[in-house]
Amino acid sequence: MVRPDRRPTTVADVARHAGVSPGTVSKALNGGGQLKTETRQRVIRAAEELGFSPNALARSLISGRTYTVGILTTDSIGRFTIPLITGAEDALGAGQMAMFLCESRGDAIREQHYLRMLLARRVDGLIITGKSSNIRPSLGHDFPIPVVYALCQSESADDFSILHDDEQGAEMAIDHLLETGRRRIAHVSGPLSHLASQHRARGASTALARAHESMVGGGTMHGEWSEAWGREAALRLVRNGDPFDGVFCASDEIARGMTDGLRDSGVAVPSTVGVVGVDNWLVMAETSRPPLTTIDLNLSELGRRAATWLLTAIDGGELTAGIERIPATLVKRRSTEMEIS
Amino acid sequence: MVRPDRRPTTVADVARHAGVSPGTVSKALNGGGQLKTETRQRVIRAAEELGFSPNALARSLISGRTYTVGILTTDSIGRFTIPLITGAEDALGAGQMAMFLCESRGDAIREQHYLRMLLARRVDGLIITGKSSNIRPSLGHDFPIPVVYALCQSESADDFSILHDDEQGAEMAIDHLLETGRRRIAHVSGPLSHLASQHRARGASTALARAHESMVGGGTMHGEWSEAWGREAALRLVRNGDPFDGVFCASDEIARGMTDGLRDSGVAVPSTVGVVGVDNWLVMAETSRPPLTTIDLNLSELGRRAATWLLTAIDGGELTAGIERIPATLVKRRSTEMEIS
DNA sequence: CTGAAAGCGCTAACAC
DNA sequence: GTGTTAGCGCTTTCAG
Repeated sequence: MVRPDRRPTTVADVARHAGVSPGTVSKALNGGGQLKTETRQRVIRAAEELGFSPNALARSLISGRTYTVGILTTDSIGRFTIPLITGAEDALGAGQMAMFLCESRGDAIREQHYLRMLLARRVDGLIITGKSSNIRPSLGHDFPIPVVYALCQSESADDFSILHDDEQGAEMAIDHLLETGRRRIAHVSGPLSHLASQHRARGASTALARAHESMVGGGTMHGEWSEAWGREAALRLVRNGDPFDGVFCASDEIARGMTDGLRDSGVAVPSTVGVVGVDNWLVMAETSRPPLTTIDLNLSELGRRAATWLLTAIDGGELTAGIERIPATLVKRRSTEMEIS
Repeated sequence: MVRPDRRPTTVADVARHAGVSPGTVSKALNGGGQLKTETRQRVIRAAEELGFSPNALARSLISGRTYTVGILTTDSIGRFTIPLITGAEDALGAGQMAMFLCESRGDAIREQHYLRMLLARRVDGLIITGKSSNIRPSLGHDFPIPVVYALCQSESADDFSILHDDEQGAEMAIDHLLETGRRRIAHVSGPLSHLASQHRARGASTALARAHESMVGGGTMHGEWSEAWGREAALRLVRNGDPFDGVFCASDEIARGMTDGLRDSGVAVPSTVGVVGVDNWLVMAETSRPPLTTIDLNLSELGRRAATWLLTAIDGGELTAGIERIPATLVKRRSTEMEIS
């Protein structure tokens, strides 16, 4: 692939080709100033003929704005960050903004490196994202550009974090199980150390208490975020002998394991036991037998909102310090369907 | 969050603070020119004290290089694009390059929009990626910057495409089944219309022919890339009555469905039938019962190579037109384990 | 060894 | 209406 390095056309080239001055080209192409329509047209045509594409760097140097934001992911890009990024891109693309993607993979050195790089490139703002399992250190209140923490909360209450709503989602899950007639409900979750587990357990308890019920087994069953744990939990519940007719699993993986485990033990879902998951992760939720009713954390909406807030901050708006939570929604599938009586 | 918009420090600020001229600052900080060590130190200290971060835009305007590449995904960011992006970032990060991420989502208009934007921002090069199921249109031989097509092949033989190796991977899968003593092997795949299906079928046939065997069922069984199809295929194979002892599934989803389906029919995996998948998608492969032996397409290596090639091209190297294929590797797990005889 | 000046590509203020 | 000029922040000659 031979590439003769003809450098890109500049305003000067266009000016010459149209027989005007560079200043006029700028005005014509940006709709500024008072130009004869004929001139404007001529310049525009010249620009098209030469395939002119204005150098964004030069523009930014003047305007002080790059129309670019950085997205820095604390850990790797994964199942949770993707919808977030996609949602953010949605909102940013509408504002003609570009997106630098940086993956620090949990490495503080790399994170510092990326932050320096992004600042050197004069991004207009920053979205920090990553694992939601823990609170992350703040970049500091005096960081030179607006920062939105999305999905992973900043330790500083002065920052603006935008998060999913585990607690409300969990309440929703339990309420749905109750509405479909279940009374004896268990909660199978991930590691106790994860914030998400704690919040989901709290939400579940709240909703159960409101209905004057308590958790089967006396409390949340903690384990891994895995199908294997879901299967094991199913076994334990069955073996334990305590009657139960509903299980709220804190992830779709656990829920899928749960339905498999229950089926293996001869327990019918949804007729005998209703199962709800979390994530609305399609490969799990739709493929599970039966397909899973699940809590969708609306992460792409979260990304969209994060970007939208960042844009307002960039435009001089103020970010109210604290936490905004995006409500979760319930997606109904077969695993909680009520019997047709 | 109040943000007094003090503009970033410039070389002029540093110069003043160090009592030298801007030119000297530049030399001191970039190791250029002949400077008294004392002066250099003084400038460096001044820069640190002021938290100076050189404006990359201004630099790029001069050098004509932005140390930035664009990654344009044809469809959405998904399971396949992530390792690719991560791999590319690996290679790019080492070269201090940043990455614009653009998701055109199969929309030609959006793609054009992004291309214009990336060119306006003067990226040094471009990686085009997306669904591997089809060949995509070329950006043209006269595109102003180097382009590498990764994962999705360009229709033009003049372009440089870097792809995974479906055919070699499939051969590897069949060879492994043969090595573990299977002779009557079936191949269950995705839609016939997908390039990947075609290539995998071809590789499977080649390897079988080499061993003087032919496919059980007389040919590839085409369906969806889904667990449901894997289960159904299992049923069909069992019902059909033709004896078989190995199944090469063209994806881990299909393979997982297959193991579930076989188990449901009372067929033991791996003792009676060996199963191989493709993708090494951990949530499928490791969670399957038994865990799946699978073909890893090494997509992060693909991303790394794509970026590496792009970097050489940016540095003036030539990209040999055509296709480079990254070899697949076999990951052994329980689903093909040989009996301990 | 260091400073002054020009210029990267563009826009905005001010002339004409 | 349009041209000229200065300057965004930096590097790079070229003087001194």
